[in-house]
Amino acid sequence: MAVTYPQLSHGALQQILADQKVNRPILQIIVYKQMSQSDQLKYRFQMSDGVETCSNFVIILPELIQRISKGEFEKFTVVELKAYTCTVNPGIGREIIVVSDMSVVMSGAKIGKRLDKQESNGGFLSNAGNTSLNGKPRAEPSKTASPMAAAKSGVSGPQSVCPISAITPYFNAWKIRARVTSKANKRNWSNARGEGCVFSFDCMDESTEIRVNAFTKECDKYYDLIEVNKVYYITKGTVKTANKKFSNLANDYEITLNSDSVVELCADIEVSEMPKIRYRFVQIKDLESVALQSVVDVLAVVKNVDECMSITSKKTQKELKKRDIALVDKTSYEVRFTLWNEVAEQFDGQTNQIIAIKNAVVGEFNGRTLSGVSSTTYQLDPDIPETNILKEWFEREGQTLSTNTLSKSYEGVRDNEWKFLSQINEQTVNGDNRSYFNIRARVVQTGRNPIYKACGQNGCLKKVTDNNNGFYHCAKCQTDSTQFEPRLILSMALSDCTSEVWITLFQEQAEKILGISAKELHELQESNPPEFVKALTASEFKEYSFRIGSKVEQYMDESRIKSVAFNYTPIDAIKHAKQLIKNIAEWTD
DNA sequence: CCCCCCCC
Repeated sequence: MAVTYPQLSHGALQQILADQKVNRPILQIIVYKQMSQSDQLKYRFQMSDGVETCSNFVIILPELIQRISKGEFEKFTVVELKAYTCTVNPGIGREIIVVSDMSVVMSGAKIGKRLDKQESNGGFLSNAGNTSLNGKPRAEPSKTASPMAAAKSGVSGPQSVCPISAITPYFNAWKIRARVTSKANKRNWSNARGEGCVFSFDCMDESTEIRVNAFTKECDKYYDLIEVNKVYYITKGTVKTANKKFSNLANDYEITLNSDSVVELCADIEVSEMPKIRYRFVQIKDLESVALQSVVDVLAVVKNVDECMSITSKKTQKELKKRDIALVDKTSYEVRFTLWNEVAEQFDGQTNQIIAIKNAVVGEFNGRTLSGVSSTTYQLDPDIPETNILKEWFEREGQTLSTNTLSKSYEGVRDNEWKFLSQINEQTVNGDNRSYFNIRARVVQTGRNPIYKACGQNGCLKKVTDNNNGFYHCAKCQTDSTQFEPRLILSMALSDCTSEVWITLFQEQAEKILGISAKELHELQESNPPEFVKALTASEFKEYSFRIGSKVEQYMDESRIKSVAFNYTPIDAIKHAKQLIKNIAEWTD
């Protein structure tokens, strides 16, 4: 039986070399070879469009190089060029075509020969998308001129725009047009070499992505100009080998801006025309085996979103905000992802949403954890095919599967452990240690005097004493003021089928469970005592799930839990029941 | 030329 050969895009090479963009041309690989004059691995390909050949196709992208070494693009393979850029390399004075994405239409082994004009024009109907009705190649010059053509016509300056993937330390005359995908905060540094400030940003175009660093002078010059999502032309800079320890970008190089650099906002292109963020996902299960402090991308279901909490850094005594998020993916492995400060406060993801995280750092604390850093970005329900696949998996089976968590909390207690109240009473109380677990219980009693008067100055919040002369004294600030801030320390007795435990809720949690602000509650106490009692007891005899992350203390022969975060979200009833059954099994063993 | 990224 005769083989029906794929149809090549006749004439495409001529158009490409004339700077006319051809959409996804179909070409045949005639021969390729490794180029070894630099320390960067490159391949040069000779391609045919059935009419003529061109030997100036260059492959630099590591992903494609890996596929070459796997034998995907052997001699005579017909490929579709999905992304490429034609640029003039001043070094060799002729056009080179940098290929950043291509896929196989038919393998070289199956074709086994160079296709001539007739053979490659035979109405290859099984690939209808590439065949127009009159049998001519679908590929045609696109309506938008290429960046290069635009450059030549003076729209974006005198110099050609080249793909980021063409940037190497051996090619100085580059000009790129890239969209900024993340921007790190400005930071000061000082060491033996001197001192200064630095910031960096990550950007990308159709070909790949790259990190750009700006030190001291350039830091001050460009810090305000650079904004996430905007598109910039960048010309000149020092190209250095990227330290993979600090980024997960698909580039072996990074740019350091210098005094010759020119960075200009590109106003003549819609951001929507620029490529979206590309991820290189690692499965959660595999985080166990990646090096600590490495930078990874993860796609996962948001399984739980903790409250944003305030903590004090022991090192710097600085107050930090953090928020933990539990992530699970198709491996049924779970990992904790910690966001910091503004990002923690602003996180608005919901349980069961899909999250794509780029550039998270792998840490270790009783297992593996993920942490956000300044170049970390995330997208909720990202517009990529994997989102739906993961969502369907989670809805079909993922949500009912028990997970293996990589992030055990303190004392080796699983973050997602559920406890009966009697187990809390049995728990050994040990110093400063915090415990992490979940309980489900009914509020059976509310402490009747939850409001205290706090010093409202400079965020002090210490309890003030009433001088009984219209002034309140703060021992810490050494001041007397007519003003105070009402705040809450709310005690509640919780009950489940095994025991009863007292819990203390501070300000935010107390406001949340009562559904009223401390200030409003105080006003009610002053103006309408019956309504005050009603508001105070609003949560009595209702059932809640509490996520405990606190000390458990002994108090008058009872256990008392202090400072908890708690969930309003319905708990996972199946998981809860399973855990309780497990607990019972352990007891009866 | 930075490379810290925090807490239990």
